[in-house]
Amino acid sequence: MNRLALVDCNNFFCSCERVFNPALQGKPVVVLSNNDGCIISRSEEAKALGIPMGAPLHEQQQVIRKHDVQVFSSNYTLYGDMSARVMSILREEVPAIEVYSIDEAFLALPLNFDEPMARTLRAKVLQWTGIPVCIGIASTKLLAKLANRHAKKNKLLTGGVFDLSHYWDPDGILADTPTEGLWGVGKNLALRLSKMGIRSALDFQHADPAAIRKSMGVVGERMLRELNGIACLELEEVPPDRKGVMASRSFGSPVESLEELEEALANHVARASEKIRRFGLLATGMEVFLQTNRFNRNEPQYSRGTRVTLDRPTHSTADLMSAARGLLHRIYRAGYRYKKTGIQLTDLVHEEEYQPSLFDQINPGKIDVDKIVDEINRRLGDRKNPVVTRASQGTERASGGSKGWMMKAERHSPHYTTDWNQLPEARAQD
DNA sequence: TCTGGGGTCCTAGGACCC
DNA sequence: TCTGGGGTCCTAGGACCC
Repeated sequence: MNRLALVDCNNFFCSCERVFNPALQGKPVVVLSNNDGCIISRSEEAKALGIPMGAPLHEQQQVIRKHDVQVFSSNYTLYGDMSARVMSILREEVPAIEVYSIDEAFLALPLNFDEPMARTLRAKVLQWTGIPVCIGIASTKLLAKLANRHAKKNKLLTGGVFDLSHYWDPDGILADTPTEGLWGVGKNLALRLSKMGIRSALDFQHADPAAIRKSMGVVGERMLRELNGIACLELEEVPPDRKGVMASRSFGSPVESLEELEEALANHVARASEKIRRFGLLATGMEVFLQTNRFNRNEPQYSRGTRVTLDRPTHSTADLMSAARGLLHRIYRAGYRYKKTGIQLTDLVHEEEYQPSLFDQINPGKIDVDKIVDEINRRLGDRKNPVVTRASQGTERASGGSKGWMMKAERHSPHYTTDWNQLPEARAQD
């Protein structure tokens, strides 16, 4: 039987901070998101204080002061470096590894790899890097995730290692796992499943494939098979090519003028284009978007993004900047207080694989901004009906390291619009 | 009261993940 | 007053064409 392991670092960002500051051992520690807005990593001590994943920092100030919680801004350079060290140790122990995220990896296991060997591996990672990990072993990725969850939830009992494929009562474990604890099932799908009477992983495992197919599509059917030990998700040793690169930021305080938005956007373009150059990629398309503060229900809400195809692939900051500015001008509406803006570079191609056209060979250099503006006008200016009419369902959005810590509040706002022809004044009246 | 059908492209949205 | 950023995949529906 094929066997896989999922190795997952515990409270990764907090653990990294501890490696470089041993005085933090035993103390509650949290690490913050990009703008120091939310708590995205918590040590066991911080969890025990009841600090939830993804909580806004300002909501936790009392607990933090009272219990002297150590608070850190995130340091992705440090975490990336620690991650590479952990991954290189894992890579030496098994024939194949898929680095799934900064703190997780799937391992293809040799036939003789047993639980004691997993414990040795765990100890080795801890000793060499200072990072504690949990290891789950099973026959498919989905089950390995589940085994890992069990190892982590019952750390005292399991010692952080759990082999589901050799456990005497796998059904018992599945019965104890709510559907929402499954990889790929969030709040919304869990609700849908519970309406079908499916509440545990065991229920799901025995569900009718046709019914699952109908309510969850191919994704659900794939999960069903994985739960039954039929591998549908391959180990991806080589990460697939990126589809797009995004750069976006929230403003500390809302921004109203086009000039200020332009300034922020220039920053994003610089970051995004630098990133694709580092990967040796060229962008063939781009999307610019802006949003008002989705948490503020009392103000008119406006959110719009639009996309353009460039007349030839490029990674030049200057070229991308002029196109981005064109798009921003197109979607900008005066009278709103903007909270976030960003850019996405899309349809990426490898630099060395790109064959410049004869025209480009004769006329190397800048892309034709006039042509881009033409393109924007063709897409947007001449559209007969740019008004978005489809009703939104107003569902909650699950996002972030822990499920459902952010709400898609803008959909609930009476002032929400994606219609870029409607003025805020007109909106405020209804 | 009737008022084609099928295909493609595109945008927006919805769901999930870390 | 403060409430992240970066991804993936799938699907619905309108525009447009033949």
